[in-house]
Amino acid sequence: MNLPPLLQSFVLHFGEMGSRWGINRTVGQIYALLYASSNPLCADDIVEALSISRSNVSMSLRELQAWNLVILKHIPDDRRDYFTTPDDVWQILRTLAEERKKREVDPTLSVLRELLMQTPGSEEERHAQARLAEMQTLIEQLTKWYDDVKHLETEQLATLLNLGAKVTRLLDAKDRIVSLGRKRTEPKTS
Amino acid sequence: MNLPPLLQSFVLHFGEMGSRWGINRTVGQIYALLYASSNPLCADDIVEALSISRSNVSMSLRELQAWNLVILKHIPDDRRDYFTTPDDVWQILRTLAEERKKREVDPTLSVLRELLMQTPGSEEERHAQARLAEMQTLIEQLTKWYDDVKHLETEQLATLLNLGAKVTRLLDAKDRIVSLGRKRTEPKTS
DNA sequence: CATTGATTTCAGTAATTTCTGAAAACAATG
DNA sequence: CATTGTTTTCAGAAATTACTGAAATCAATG
Repeated sequence: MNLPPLLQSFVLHFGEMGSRWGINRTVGQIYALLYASSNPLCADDIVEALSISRSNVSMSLRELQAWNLVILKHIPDDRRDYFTTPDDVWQILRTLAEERKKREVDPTLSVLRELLMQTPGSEEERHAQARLAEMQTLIEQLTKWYDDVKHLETEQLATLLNLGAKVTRLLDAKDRIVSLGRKRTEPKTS
Repeated sequence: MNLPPLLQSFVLHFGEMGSRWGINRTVGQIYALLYASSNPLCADDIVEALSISRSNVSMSLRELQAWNLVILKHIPDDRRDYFTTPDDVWQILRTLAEERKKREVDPTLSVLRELLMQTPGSEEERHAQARLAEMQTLIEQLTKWYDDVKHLETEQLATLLNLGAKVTRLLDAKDRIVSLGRKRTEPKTS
């Protein structure tokens, strides 16, 4: 591997992190390299930069394409494929979220739905179903939120983030006012 | 493996999913089993239920404990350790988020910070740093939001989720009103 | 349609991760 | 402090995953 030290550290870190993220080392390294490079790279550039086999690069690029994480570019009078990542980090985040949901959440949700259709054959199964139902409800709430939020423009998304928990403080205030209004007729509930 | 069919399907699914989630099959299966069982299980119960070696169970339980995903219980007049998962799925979600952040985000953030302290030695490095800075900014925004939101009570969290993108629609309305107020003096910007 | 340059596939190998059984460590009890 | 029941450790075996090099495929060009 023959890269400027800073880039090398970054690439190596992404490689190590790869396993924790469910992608393999090479895929992580290639992604990091493409992300931080100022211009698109072709497969041979990557072979050289990371000292790995041509076929490994081919496989890993295919994997990255399956994740929609790289963009294919062409350079005039050059038949080779060149690759980059999107410029906009927010767009990258969106893609990542979408793909992880597809791979890591959706299959579970569909298994849960299927298992909850079945008629429990014992007390043990009845309890298990109740637990699965709790899990299903949670996941559905989360994905509903996600579906709602994913269409937002970057700027709005940033606003939402900055707002954070403040939103609920606002709602709390509203609730207090409402319950204050009720107090006259309905005394303390709990 | 000798479990009621429903439970078995669930356990097997979590096992398969495990690899995508960066945990291994056995750990996933044990977690699923504990999650869906109506009472705490001891190591030998798990050995029997999943037909795996005692030592594998020991290692995997240790892993789950490191993730704070299981609760240790004791049963009167029984020296063995029994395990369950927390009842509250929201609490489980919180733990999961916290642990994943610790393992998957924080290390990257600290590498980014370190690399951004360095003085770039070339144009290539300068560009790389600019990219890393973009990534850092994004991650910091996300973790800031997370730190803000993680303290919320379950009910408030649910409210926040249900609100979803509506929050920004509210803010948009406000913006429109504000810009309407400005229109008289400042004509179209773009 | 042969040539050249590029990419992909795939069988075999290497590396890594997971799992096991045997032994060690631990802890409660008489 | 020996006994019994329990958990942990760890070296090696098994399984899985990643990587390579050689051959096959593909696609543009004269």
